[in-house]
Amino acid sequence: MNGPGPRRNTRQRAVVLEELRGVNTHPTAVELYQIVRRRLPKISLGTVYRNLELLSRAGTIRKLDLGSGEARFDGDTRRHEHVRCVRCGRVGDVDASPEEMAGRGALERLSTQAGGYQILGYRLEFLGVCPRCAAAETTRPGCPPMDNQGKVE
Amino acid sequence: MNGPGPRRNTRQRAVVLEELRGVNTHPTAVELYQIVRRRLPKISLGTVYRNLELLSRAGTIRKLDLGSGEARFDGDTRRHEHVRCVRCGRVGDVDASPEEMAGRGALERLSTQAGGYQILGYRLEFLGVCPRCAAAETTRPGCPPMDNQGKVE
DNA sequence: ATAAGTGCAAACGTTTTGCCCTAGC
DNA sequence: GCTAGGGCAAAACGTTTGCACTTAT
Repeated sequence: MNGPGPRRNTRQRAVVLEELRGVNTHPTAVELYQIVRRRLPKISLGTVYRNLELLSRAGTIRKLDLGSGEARFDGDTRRHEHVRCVRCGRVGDVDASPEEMAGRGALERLSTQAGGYQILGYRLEFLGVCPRCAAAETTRPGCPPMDNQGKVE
Repeated sequence: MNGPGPRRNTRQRAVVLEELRGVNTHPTAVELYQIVRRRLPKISLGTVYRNLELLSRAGTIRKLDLGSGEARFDGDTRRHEHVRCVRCGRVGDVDASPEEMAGRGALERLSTQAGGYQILGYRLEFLGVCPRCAAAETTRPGCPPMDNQGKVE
């Protein structure tokens, strides 16, 4: 998450961000590249990747790289969860906090607010620092701590 | 997930499964390949991939492919969650049910039982079928429903 | 005897990288 | 003018696949 961020404002980065914010489809890098190319025909895919990386490290956008091959990107950094279609890979938004999803019957309740998605299950993974890396870390301090209410990346 | 499963018993598949069950490190396909090769020097990486796919489709093992590049595999199919080290990618086990992780302070409580991992956050994604695919689905029925207590893959 | 499964290598899709050039500061 | 960032193409990465051969059934 929050890294150093870009040092110059380029047209390419501005357009990448604008277009990502302009869609609600959580596009992949390639999909966004095709959209952006309509305005900047000479932009390269590499530049799209570089800027998506830069923007998500700066916390301006969110990278959704939960399995299933390619990463998808979200211009909305407010806290919300996602549903991924197991057939086509399309990603939608869900307004469920982990608090809400606790307990039996939560999955059923969720379906009503998942934009028509039929919910089958979920994937959960915690993120942390293993003991070995933590030990190595104490040697050279100054790594950025958590600042986004429990959600990483 | 539970798919058809393999039709013949091969030495390669038996060794892949034995070795996966013999470690507690949630290896990647390549890591497991290197382990298995000690017993079957002629086995190919492709075969390891094919068998891991086959075994996880049969429900015999678990595939942990939540983002971060390569998939990792778990020979223990009992329900438990995982912690991924954000520095080195190593994966550990957590005994938390989603019920336990609900509510504030859960992350802090978790750290004590995550095998020494310092917990920073989590990643959550729901899986489902989008309206469009559901519509296409009604045409040709017979897709396997959920059967593993809310967890998919 | 049949065909599921193997070994090998080539191909795949996504992402990263090196290089030289462009343009923001 | 300095150098972060872009364009392009090549490489890297994890994974899948085509094909001829092997082997469990």
